[in-house]
Formats: sequence, C-alpha cells, structure tokens
Amino acid sequence: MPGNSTVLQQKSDCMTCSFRELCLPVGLTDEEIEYLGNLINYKFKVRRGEYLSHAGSDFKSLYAVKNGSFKTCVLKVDGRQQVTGFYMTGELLGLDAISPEKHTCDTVALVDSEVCEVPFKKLEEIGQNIPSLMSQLHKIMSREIVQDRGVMMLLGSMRAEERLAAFLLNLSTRLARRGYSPTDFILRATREDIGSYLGLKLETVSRSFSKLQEEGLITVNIKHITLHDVDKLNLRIGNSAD
Amino acid sequence: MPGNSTVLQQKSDCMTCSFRELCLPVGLTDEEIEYLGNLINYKFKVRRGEYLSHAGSDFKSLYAVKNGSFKTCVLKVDGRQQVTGFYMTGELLGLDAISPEKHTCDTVALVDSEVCEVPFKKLEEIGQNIPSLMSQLHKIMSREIVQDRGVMMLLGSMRAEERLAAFLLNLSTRLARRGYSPTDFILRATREDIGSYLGLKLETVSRSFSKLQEEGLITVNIKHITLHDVDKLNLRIGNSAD
DNA sequence: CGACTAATTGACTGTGTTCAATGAGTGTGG
DNA sequence: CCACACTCATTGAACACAGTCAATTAGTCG
Repeated sequence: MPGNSTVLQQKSDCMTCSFRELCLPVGLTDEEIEYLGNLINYKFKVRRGEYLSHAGSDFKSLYAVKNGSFKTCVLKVDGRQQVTGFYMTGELLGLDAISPEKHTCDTVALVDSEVCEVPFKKLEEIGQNIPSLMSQLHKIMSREIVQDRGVMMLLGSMRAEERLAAFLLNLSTRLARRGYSPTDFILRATREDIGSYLGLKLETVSRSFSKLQEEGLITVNIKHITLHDVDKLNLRIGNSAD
Repeated sequence: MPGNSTVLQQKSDCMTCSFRELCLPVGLTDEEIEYLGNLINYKFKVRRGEYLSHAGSDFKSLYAVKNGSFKTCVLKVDGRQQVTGFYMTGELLGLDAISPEKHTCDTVALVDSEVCEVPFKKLEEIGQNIPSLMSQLHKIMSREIVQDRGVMMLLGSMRAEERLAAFLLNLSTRLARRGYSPTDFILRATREDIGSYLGLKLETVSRSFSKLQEEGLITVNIKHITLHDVDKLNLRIGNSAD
C-alpha cells in the first residue's frame, strides 16, 4: 500500500484502457497485453494533495497514471524544496527509484487521480518473455532522460519568459497526444509549483504570464491558459517554428 | 563507425577490464560476462576534441567509456549551446538516444579516450537470456535519471558557489568509486564547459572558484583542484554532512 | 619566441528576487 | 446569505546576484 493514499483497490485492465497507446502496452499484441494485465493487478485512487509515495520509502512498484495529474518533489534538509516533474495520464512514475531501490522524491496528486500499480520485479520477469515490453520500458526511460535534459536546457540557458513558454509548449504537446486541446487548457499546478519546477519564484512566474499575455502570445485567466501563437512561442525558445 | 572519431578498432574484453564492476557486467557471472563480451566486439579510440556521435545521427549503439572523459552537449538553432553531462570511466553514453532512435546531443572527448561499442538491439536480445544484465541496464538508466534530477535541483535552487560546490562533490564521489583521490583531482573540462553545465557564465565559475578558495574550502590551481573540507562543502549545498 | 586559448579580476548593468500591499477565488460557519 | 478566513495570484519598489564588457595574466602549442 503506497504512502498515505486512499486505497481503493480495483482490478485494472490494460485491454480496455483508452490510454494503452501511451503507456507500457505500446507495441504489444492483444495476447501480450492480456499477460501484462495479470501483472498489473490493481489501481489506486489518490485524492488531490495526497501522497502516492514518499522520498526514502522502499521501491517496489512503478505507477502508471491512469487519470489525473501528479507532481514529484524533493525536500532537502535545509528546507529547500523543488518540484522535479509533472506527470499526466499514461506516464510512468517511479523510474528514478529503480537504482537506489528507494523513492528519491515525494509524489503528490495535483487533482483526484488514479494509478495502476506495476510491481517492478515482476515486470522484469515477464519482460524476459515479451521483448517488446522490455523495449517499451527502455524507450519510456530514455524519454524520461530526454525530458529531464530538456528541463536542464531550460534551467541552464533560458530567461524567465522563455522558461514559461517552454513549459506551456511542453504541456501543450503532451495534452495533444492525449486528445485534449493543445491551445486551451487548465493548469493543475499552482504558480509556486510551476516556479519551483522552472527555477523561478512565484512572483516571477506571475510576471512572466503577464508579459506573454501583453505580447498577445497567450491569454491567462488564473489557471485557464490559451495559446494564441504556438509558432511564435517556439521561436521564442530557440526551436524552429515547424 | 561513429562520428568523425578516430577509428582504431580492437577486440574488447569485459573479462579482463578493470572497470567491469562499474559498467554493464555488474552482477553477471563469468559465463554471462563471456557472453556479453561477444556482443561488445570493438573498442574505439576517440582523441581529445573529437566527436563520438553527433546530435541527429542514427542511434545504433551505446558506448561504455573504457577510459578517458566525455562531455555531451546540445546546440540549438539560435546558437545557444549547453553541456548536458560529463561522463567518465565505466559510464554509459547514449541512453538518451534509445527512444528517439537518434542521438539528441553531441558527444565530445575531453581527453584522449577509449569507448566500447554496445550494439543496442543485440544488447536487448541477449538480455532476454541474462536477466541480471537487463536489471543492470535498468539500474544504469535509473541512475542517469537520478543524476539529471540532481542537476535540475542544482540549476533550479542553488546559487553560483553552491552549484560549483555540488559539481565538485559529484566529481569527487565518482572519482572515489574509481579508485582515484576524492579530494585531489584534475578537471578535464574548461571553465566555459563547467559554466555551461551549471547554467553560469565562465566568469562566474572563475569567481566562484576564487570565493571557495578564499573561504578555505578548496585550493584551485587552474585545473588542479583540492578539496579541504568535504563536510562543509556538503553542508553548503544543503546535504547533511554524514 | 610568438600566437593561441584559457583563466582571472574589475566595473557596470540588468534580470530576477525579496518584501510588501492588494485583489481574486473558495470554503466554512453563524 | 453574507462575513470571515484562507489560499492563490498579481503588481510595485528596492535590492542582490550573476551577466556583460573589457583589460590583464597564465598557460600551451607550433
């Protein structure tokens, strides 16, 4: 049973999951998915603000976000805290914990959410017989590395407004892949969380939102964001517009 | 043949490699290492300043650093460049390329170096029969994620001197694991590379070195660094001293 | 030795932080 | 239903840290 999350176990089912094309089952045959489904036995509900896992706790399972949204964050002994990632539907939580066999961060639900538990040892076991499952795991881990590199780029070489633009574009892309509007969405995180993730203070995040709005690139209504010119936003952060 | 590196192919041999306890063979039986050795056929020499791989090029193999030192860096269309990582003996290059199947960064030798080529498809294949090899790969990838998270922490919430202290401590730990002095070492990277990695300008890196030296925590002699008080350095970056 | 590249240091500038006040939104209880 | 408390967001003014520009020194390689 993870953290202090509300446990409401229920049989999970990859076959009927509408997000299996985003998650571990990618590239598997129906038969293989059935097999994987036997591994992924349970899904949990985690209510807004509750912890799915705590830094330092033992690692046993990965968690696939079935629906909802999470942040991961690290709290250092001197009180400094930092958000290290945001996770949405179909994304895999806990990859950082594999090597130390301890969770390295707290994982908190930003909205009422559900996760599917993936016991890691068992995943490696059945992976022996399903090559494409292993491949998919490797790709997911690689993607996590690429994503983190992107954040490093952002933190290391972008100014406040650029960081925020990059963050919004990243959300936009991920939402689009899930069938949501890439230009009109609701932020789940507070200004403080966003700031922490982007290496900025919440006031700077707020000011940057206002600046981007003044420039006509976005509209901000507290948590409701509309992107007006994705190409210009991309140019702003040093990507080609295509 | 990777990048424009000097190709001097030679049979590689994990069995006799003094760094196998840091690298992919960790936890494998002699028999399994023999098997792995058949996969890792060649090692390449890459001279200082030469590229092992270029961003955008096709991904076929991981490269294990046999000896020497590398940096990975990304160059954006607008000219911004950033160093995303430093790699030393026993570490695995190219994990970011698995998912996109293209290299996402340039990999450059900081000193004359050697790498062992690990064809990735084949690695996944023989991993089917050697569970501990797959586990080790997962641990290495997970460790890369943890390492990157550390850099994100650093970039997101530390000031210049703290960043530099964290960088030096990280190097120190990795060198110690390789049997080198953790308190007395030679930097392979320039101030500019270090700055790029830490999200600072080279002048700021230089000033931070001087500050830490004035405080008596380190001695700096261009590339030769001596750490005088690892505990205090750790406290400085919000780690407990133990 | 001369031509490089790399590193240090100083003076000034600018971006983001800090501190503070205000406003908007939400939930609770009288 | 409204008052109150609370959290979250916005905005302003002063300040600090790192960036920029520039000059100098140290080190390296042909």
